[in-house]
Amino acid sequence: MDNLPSACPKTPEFLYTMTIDDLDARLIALLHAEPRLGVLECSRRLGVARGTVQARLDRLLARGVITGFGPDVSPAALGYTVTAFVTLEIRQEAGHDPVSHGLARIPEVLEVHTITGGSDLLCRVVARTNADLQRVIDQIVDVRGVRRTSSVIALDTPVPYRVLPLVEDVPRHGGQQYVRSP
Amino acid sequence: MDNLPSACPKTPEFLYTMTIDDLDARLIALLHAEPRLGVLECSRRLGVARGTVQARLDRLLARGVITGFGPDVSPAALGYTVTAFVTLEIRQEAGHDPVSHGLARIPEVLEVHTITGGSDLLCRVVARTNADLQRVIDQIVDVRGVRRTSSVIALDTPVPYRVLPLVEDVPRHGGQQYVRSP
DNA sequence: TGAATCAATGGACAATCTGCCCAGTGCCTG
DNA sequence: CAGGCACTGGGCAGATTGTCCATTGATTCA
Repeated sequence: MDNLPSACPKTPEFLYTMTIDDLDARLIALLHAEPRLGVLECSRRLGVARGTVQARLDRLLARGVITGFGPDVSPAALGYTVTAFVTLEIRQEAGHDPVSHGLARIPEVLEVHTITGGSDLLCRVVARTNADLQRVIDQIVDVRGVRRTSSVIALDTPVPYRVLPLVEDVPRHGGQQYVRSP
Repeated sequence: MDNLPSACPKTPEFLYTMTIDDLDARLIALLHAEPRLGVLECSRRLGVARGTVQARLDRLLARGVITGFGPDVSPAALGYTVTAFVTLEIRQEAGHDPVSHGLARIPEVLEVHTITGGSDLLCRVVARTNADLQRVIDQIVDVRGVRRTSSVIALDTPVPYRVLPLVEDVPRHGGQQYVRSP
């Protein structure tokens, strides 16, 4: 538990809440690899009882560790092959909210964060081509409260979004090893 | 199909490849809302035959529009409540590859892009606290080939990652309306 | 025009899985 | 030492899956 914040209580209750088990991690990894697997098949692969898998899944869902089960859609497969990160400067008087709300109305805006540093908002957008990106950026600039934007285009994505390494890392640091009952 | 690149053939074959149908979109939206739904239940909700749903799903998977079915894990629920975007400047001599490879070995690095503009790489990282973020950034700096980094912290995420609006937008622009056979 | 192709329907089948129940067992805690 | 908890292993009815089939429109093409 070397990377747990020092403020953390480190009681069993806390570990229960904030970390996952070796078995949890293996379950997530398994579902990640073969997502349409049923509970029964999972239990076979993991070598535990079906009820255990069911309970673990329920708990992971209840705790919000697993928030859902896709489907994961690839914008690129829909023709949106250009990804860009656009940072926005906004007129602070109005506040972030109306701006985010306006951005949310643009389908090509996939994600919006408020950020520290020189700019106010960072968003991830996709477009069909570079020319199409211009159209999207124009829409962003048109959002009321946006003062100026600055974009960088993602040329390549050597590491696509992933959580698995994190998941597999947690049990080693904060969690317990799962030991099968006799 | 107003936002299709002008270079696109716009033949039926092209539309088949690069766009989706109204029914496809509704299917994705439905699965998105209730991911553990079975094929049969989907067919009931959408008012089509089971085989149709099955075929559509197979096709969406084969075409890569749907790349998988989660599980979606929330780093925050695992205690990784801090998200940051780190831009890297690298020593160009070595190239991007060794650096991305090194970054990929850090579990807290969730995503890496090569980008245009003043920097070379943009990555999304998570950490347990701001202090823990320092630890992660230190690991990043230690990657061979990294010259310097610059980070912004995501304070809030008014629009979390989403694809649904895009999916629902495609049929209106590039696709056909699905018309149920008698 | 006629043949071929393709997507969708609606129905059927056995095999499987799900949700739910139960009793028993080991472990930890108060 | 009792109680709570997680896990096991089993059993049950009902639903779902994967996989067939023949049929019907719509579209393509020679």
